[in-house]
Amino acid sequence: MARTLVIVESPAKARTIEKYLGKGYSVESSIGHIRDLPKSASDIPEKYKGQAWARLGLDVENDFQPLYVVAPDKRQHVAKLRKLAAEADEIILATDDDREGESIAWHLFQELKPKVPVKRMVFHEITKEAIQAAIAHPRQIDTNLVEAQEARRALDRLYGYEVSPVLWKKVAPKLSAGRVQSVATRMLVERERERMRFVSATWWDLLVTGKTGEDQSFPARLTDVGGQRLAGGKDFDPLTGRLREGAAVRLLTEAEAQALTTGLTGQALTVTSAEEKPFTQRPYAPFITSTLQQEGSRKLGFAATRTMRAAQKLYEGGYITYMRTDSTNLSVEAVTAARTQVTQMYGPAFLHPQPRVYAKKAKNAQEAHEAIRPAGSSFRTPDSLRGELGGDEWRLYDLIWKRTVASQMADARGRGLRVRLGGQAQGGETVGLSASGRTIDFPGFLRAYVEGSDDPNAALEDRDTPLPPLKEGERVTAETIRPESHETQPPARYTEASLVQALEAAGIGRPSTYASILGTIQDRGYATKKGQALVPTWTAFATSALLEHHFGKLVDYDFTARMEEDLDDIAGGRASRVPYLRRFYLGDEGQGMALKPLIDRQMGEIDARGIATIHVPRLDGTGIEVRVGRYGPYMQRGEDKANLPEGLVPDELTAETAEDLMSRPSGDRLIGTDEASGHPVVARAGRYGPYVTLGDGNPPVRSASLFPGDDLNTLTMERALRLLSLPRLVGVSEGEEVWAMNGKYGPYLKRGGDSRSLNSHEELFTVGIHEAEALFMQPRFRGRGVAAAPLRTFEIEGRPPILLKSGRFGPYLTDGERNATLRKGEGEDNLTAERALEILEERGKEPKKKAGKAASRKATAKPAAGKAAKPSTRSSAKKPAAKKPAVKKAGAKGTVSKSSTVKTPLTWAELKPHLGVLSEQERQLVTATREQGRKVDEVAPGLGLDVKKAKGMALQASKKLNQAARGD
DNA sequence: CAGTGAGCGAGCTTCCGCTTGACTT
Repeated sequence: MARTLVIVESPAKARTIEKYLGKGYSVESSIGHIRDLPKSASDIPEKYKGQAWARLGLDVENDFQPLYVVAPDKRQHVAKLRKLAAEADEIILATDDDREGESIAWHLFQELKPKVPVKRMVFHEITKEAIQAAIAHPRQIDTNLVEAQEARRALDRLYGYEVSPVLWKKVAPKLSAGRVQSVATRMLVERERERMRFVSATWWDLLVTGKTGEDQSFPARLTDVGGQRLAGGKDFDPLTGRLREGAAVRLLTEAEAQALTTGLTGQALTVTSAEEKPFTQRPYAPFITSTLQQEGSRKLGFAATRTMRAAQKLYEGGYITYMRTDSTNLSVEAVTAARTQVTQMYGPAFLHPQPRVYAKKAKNAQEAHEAIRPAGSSFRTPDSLRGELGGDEWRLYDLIWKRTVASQMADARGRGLRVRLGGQAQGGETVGLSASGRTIDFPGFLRAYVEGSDDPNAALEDRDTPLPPLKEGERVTAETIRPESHETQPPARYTEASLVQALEAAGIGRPSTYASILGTIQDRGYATKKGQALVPTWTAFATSALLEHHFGKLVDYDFTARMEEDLDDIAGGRASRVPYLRRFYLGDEGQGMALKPLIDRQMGEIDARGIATIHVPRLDGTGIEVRVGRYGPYMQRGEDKANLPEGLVPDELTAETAEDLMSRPSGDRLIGTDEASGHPVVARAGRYGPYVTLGDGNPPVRSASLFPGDDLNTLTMERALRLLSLPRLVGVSEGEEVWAMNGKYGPYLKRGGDSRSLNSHEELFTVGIHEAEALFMQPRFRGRGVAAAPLRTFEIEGRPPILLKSGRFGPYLTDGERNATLRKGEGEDNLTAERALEILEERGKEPKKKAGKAASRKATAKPAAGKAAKPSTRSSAKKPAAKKPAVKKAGAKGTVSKSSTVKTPLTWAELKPHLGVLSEQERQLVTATREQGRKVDEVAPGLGLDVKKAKGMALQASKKLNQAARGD
């Protein structure tokens, strides 16, 4: 019997379709994309590793040829598909009918290399009829559509992997930029900027309770005084808090409001007009991914991921249709099912006369699926599933069911009543009031579904605000009056739901990515959640500013929209991928984005310090600047600095809070006053961790790091003074003083130029001179606490043992010859000797000992740029004594040469007088880095130097300078 | 943003879209 292999994207879909197809067909899934550009170095095949473009996964010099790899976690599955393909007589690629789906089909074809006929089929709803119709009308893979997808993929890779490194250099490491996330971040930042500029205003009005002759009460609001309209919220300029220019309105003060309250109470009012207007309201379209997330958030309080997790479960269980869609379309069977259910549950009066069609396309919609609705040709009611579904899932199903059913229900009908009243206060001032009401005569679809509310019936009552049947000319009494003050509100922050809505409206992002976009911008530290609101961080401000100023086109709100137009041209065969990418990446005679040349240019031009400085309008005139530093955001005014506390959101930073923070910098905690010296003792969080100081000047009289286990917030005075008593003179040995000190690398003893580590911090206080002498008798680096002690040792016959050590960059393996850093997941605990050997063989590298290269790397990797010259001089000075790793066999410990004649690095003050030995360029480089604390990368272009060359020069220069200063 | 010793391995970070499990909290 002939065997046909059908491949769809999702396993749940495969199960359903298999049922419809019957014998002769087996249905499998690709589980999404099966191949992609390599994500990082570990995914790049060995043979391409040396290529300059391998990092991008696109050969940018050769028509942007993509390098596709099957991700490690997909290999097994692809192998399985390959095997099934080999056994089949025919293959049908039935992935989604959109750009990505077409691409998946093409990748399957490429990767499975089938030797049997291959067809492509598409369908938009999973019903027996639709599937059978689709299978009867197969087509071929649309290579233009595949090209469009490849162009999209390449553009996103180039944008992300070329622009992110600019941020690493200019803002902070590990940040990211991308077509979607950068615009999303910018939206948050721009909204927050509006809030930061916002000036609030106050206005008053009166809430009047009117009473008719029949003793019916109703609320009315004061709208006019003396023939002039009262000012309301929209009459104020959000930038100044003042009334908009030319607004012919009356601003009521509190005193006036009080006076009117007294003057109006008990007065008679006349109805001057009463207008009744009928209205109708249509139901909302069935759910698509974005609206489901919005309503999940508004009605159920679910974050986007929670909604999607529940939806996924419902889909897998066969309760709903596919949950990642941008189409509001319902299949015929769905419309029929919904209409049947409306009649059954609400009666025929509630059914819309004709089936409703929701055809309005979202921007850039691909419409490969149906709307999200209950599955099947007759919907199961929420009540019938109560015992079957878990909490989140049931509530979401209920929502989906209501929305779907409501979409086929009748319009809601009602009347709106608007009444105007006039009168006179006792003081003689004429006043105008207005009252409005709303009566729902026929709820229609509102019976099932009210947007934003969890309970349609309760919400219906809320919406019904009837007024007594007031007639023109009727007299009523102003029974009670309450003056009310109002404040204008800044524009609200985005929530997850409203950001998704905004992105979707701009055509940015896809149903499958909305939830993850929110995750990305939070993971990268661009936004935090405060309740429901998404608040951009200071880093987001710096990043957005950089992108806006230097890569403006990339963060245009319609960048994606334009891209989509271009991709449509490619998909339609009117344009091609290669020229498109060339214009974007390389530029074409001044045409196009020309990203690469732009980055090369901007790298030299972007002023990292300027970008890190964030304009806060409310601090204008205070002289205080906000800046994002390597260690978080801080404020600066001249020499004074203060950290910005973590919870402080940007729009809450007023001049007042800023001054307050500046007056007690860095969240310092005053512990008390040292009676002996009279100086204050302050606990601080510093660049190198928590510490205490004696005196609050700069520099303080003395300072000391806290020990591990000490807590900044609970440190007592007694403990602080004890810490500050360090360093401690232990005694005298061999004619030299022995000091117990707490250093960068932990506690140690110092005797002249010699030192030994101590095992614990507390020993700093307890170690005696005899113990100290014993320690100095021993060679260095003995005993525990020494970095060189391996965490584990793997003995393997016939070769040197492999050691697992803990290094600055995490755990790594070494056998003395080669080293290999462990990756995430290669746990230290479950590592076997065999696996250790494998890793070492696979990626072990001989440690680089070529001084020049190693030194220059080190120099640039140092966080403090101003000190960049120090390590380089150190390592070059050490060069003669450098040990060849091969000599250092395991077990040969303790033979460390004592001739390590490392000189203490000279200070800048000591070096400065010798600047004369340098050339002009060298001098400029060295002063810029050491005196102004700038980075070589920044300075180089200004001096007309290539960055690499400048780094080399800086090294040589500081070497020369040290030599000169030491007089050798 | 403080300040002290010498000594241990380089390598990676990052995009958007398509899809589930396999993990842990």
